[in-house]
Amino acid sequence: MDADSETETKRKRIRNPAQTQQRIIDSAIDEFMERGFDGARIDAIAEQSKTNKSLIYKYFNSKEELYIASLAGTYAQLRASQNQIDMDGPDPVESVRRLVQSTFDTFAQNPRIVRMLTHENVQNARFLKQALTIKALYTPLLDKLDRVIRKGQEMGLFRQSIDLKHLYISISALGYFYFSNGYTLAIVLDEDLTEAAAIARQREQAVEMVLSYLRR
Amino acid sequence: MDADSETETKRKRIRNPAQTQQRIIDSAIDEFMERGFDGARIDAIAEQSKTNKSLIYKYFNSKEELYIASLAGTYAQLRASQNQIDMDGPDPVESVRRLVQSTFDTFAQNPRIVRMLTHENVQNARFLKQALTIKALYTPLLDKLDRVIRKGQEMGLFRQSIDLKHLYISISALGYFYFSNGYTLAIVLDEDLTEAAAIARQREQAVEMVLSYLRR
Amino acid sequence: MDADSETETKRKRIRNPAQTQQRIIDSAIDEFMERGFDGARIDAIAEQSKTNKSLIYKYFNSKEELYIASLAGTYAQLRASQNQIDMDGPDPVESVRRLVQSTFDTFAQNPRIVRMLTHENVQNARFLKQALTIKALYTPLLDKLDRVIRKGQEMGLFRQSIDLKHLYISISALGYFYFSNGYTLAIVLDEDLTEAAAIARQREQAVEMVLSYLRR
Amino acid sequence: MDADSETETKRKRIRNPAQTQQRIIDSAIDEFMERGFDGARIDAIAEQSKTNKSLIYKYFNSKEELYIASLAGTYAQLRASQNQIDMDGPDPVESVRRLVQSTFDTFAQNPRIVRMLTHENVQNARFLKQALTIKALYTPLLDKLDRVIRKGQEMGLFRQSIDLKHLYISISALGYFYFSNGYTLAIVLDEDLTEAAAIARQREQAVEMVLSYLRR
DNA sequence: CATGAATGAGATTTCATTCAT
DNA sequence: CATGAATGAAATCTCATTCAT
Repeated sequence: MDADSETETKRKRIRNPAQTQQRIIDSAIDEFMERGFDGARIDAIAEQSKTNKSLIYKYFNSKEELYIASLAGTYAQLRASQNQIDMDGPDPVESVRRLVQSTFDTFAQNPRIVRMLTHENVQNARFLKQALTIKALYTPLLDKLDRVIRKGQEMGLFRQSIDLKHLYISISALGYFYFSNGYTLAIVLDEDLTEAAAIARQREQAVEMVLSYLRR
Repeated sequence: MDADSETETKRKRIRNPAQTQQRIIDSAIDEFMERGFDGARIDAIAEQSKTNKSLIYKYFNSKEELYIASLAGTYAQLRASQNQIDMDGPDPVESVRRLVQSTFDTFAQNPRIVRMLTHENVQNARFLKQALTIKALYTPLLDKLDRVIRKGQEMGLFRQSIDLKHLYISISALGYFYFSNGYTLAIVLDEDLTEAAAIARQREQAVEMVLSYLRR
Repeated sequence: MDADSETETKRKRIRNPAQTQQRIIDSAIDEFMERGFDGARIDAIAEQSKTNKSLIYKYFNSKEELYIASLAGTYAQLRASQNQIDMDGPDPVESVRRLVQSTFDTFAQNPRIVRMLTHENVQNARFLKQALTIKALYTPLLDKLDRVIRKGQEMGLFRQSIDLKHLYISISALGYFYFSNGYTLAIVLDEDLTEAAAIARQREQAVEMVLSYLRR
Repeated sequence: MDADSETETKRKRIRNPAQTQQRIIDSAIDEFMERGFDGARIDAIAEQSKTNKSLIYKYFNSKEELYIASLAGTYAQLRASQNQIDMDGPDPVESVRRLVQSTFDTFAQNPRIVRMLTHENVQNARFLKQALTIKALYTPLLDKLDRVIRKGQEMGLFRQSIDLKHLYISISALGYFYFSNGYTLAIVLDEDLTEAAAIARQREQAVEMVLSYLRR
């Protein structure tokens, strides 16, 4: 890279508030995800985002608000990921398979989401409580699940008396836990769980578990 | 009050190092569980344990060592809980049912364990790595699981090709996640997940899911 | 809205440096009066004056210079107020009465002056020292006082051996203190000192006190 | 001073919480008096009191509470000073003379009091409002004044219709203002007001002014 | 054994001031 | 002429850790 283009790069990065704010948010998500609210350092966020503490405070007022903004950003990613799941095919079994796989993949591919949610839960949703507008997030998935289960039941493929919410929880659990607790699991099981093959195995098992449970 | 009786009053409350240390550990677990390593305050632990900071440092040298001791304490509880699981009955199906229920109950009844493990994982097992002696903990359960699955397979009750470690993960997931992520789940699902009935539903679903997966 | 009309809208509000500077000074006096030099915020002045910090710095260079300009503005108001006092009537008693009343009224009607002077004094005239040109301000009043006292003495109405400067101080004190220390006085005396009647009483007492002192 | 006594001095200063707190308060009064709440620096207080910031916060929680404690300390000095005034002699004129002198002397000898009160007033009693228990302070003086004026009136020495509270204000004004506004007065009058002779002149004038006002 | 006092390093937050357009 | 973005120095406040008794 020559001097000119470097200068230009800098010029582009500078004096663009929207972009600057985004850079801050991105760095903040990284830092909060990695260390949690208490462990995160504003200094580190300033440095990583190539800004400075004052600017962060100008835009976000406090560490807490910055955290909440980061959380919201994380949820936006989650929602985007879930909205892509297509379950309107003719075969309910196939649709559920896809749903379980997609849910699993979401957690597999977005460690930020897993970690931020974990931090939030382990702190008793200290901040989520304040930002309840985020609430409507998961539900699209729940609705999709509702439709496909009903369809499967009508077609005589799935068992009756399925508790939708608990099913939703279990589907999430089978993916989320694998990634959220990977460290202790790896130690206890003495196995590298980050290998593609291991991940694929867990994914397939989750699918089969859910489907064999549903099938009548 | 004269000097003597004052001394005696004091003597009653103190001068029992083992007990004092236990009080410190207990308070520390509470504090670390609630706020994580970074959020925990030595001051709070000193106050809750009715001791003082200097004493804590005398016994545990640093916040880090105190945390590790707390973690070990937590694991001791987990191990005790898991050792109670009796799976040596004649019926593999019944045994697996018990195993899943017991695992679930362990998490249901020991929020400290769930939270400490969560903290540890979300911090990349920062401290567990240092205390690898804790490692052997989970395995008894894994061995038990191994035996019962083999038996079920020999009896033609369970499917072939079961990945034991992943099965173990899934069984844990179905219980752990329900409690570790209760806060966000409750918000997203708009449902009180702490009610006994809801807990029982999740427990039963977990059992059925595992069993229907295993059955050939 | 097209580009032209937007430009015009803007043009209406801005592009008048003198007026803009005055707006800044006015806001600055308000802010400094209310919070003192250290407590005042450039941000607040920018906002209240509907300008921005850069502009303030362009016109005034530093917080300090802006403060000094504000102080000068305040003194201008004080001088204007004192210049109106007419004491050239034939009756010295009546003239003194007027002088005391006018001095009192100046403080009553210009809380900004009282507060700015107070701030300045409580800071050891930190800024006034740098702006000594303001010095000549008070003296007209002192000269007026000199003339009328002399006249009263010549007419045998006033006592001999009057220290002019101390008389001036006392006349000022009887008015100034009432307003400068109104808050603690109100608390200590448990009385609302801002009522018109209370102010009138203090004013009359001041007049009588000075006159009875002067009378031989 | 030899090495030994120095060591001893240090030892005395250390590990004595009450004394340490007093040292902090003393330094705080100095700093707040000199620079006001906003201008004062905790660092400076820590340094002057030979302690450190953490300790200050341990004892006083916040800059604000430290300020309030300092204010209370100042008022304690004021009260002590006023309580010494003896006005129960037989001659009301002499008693009033003493009262005016004592009031004047209090301000002359306690610049801390004058400055702290001034700071407080110029900030709209921002902190005094929170610490209203300090209220009862001035009143002893007011009661004393009440008694002696009544006596003078009964003896036919003083005029009727005296507003006690306003008289109290004026007496205070004649002393307080001289010291609170010394800086600007000195500049305007071009006179050194800190000389003993000047102070004495102002004091005598105050006495005479009050007495000539009171005399019928 | 036990305790309260003291400390220094570092965290969050604020604010006057400058830069770029 | 006017503006919003950006910055660095310094302020308040916190907290793990050590000292003295």
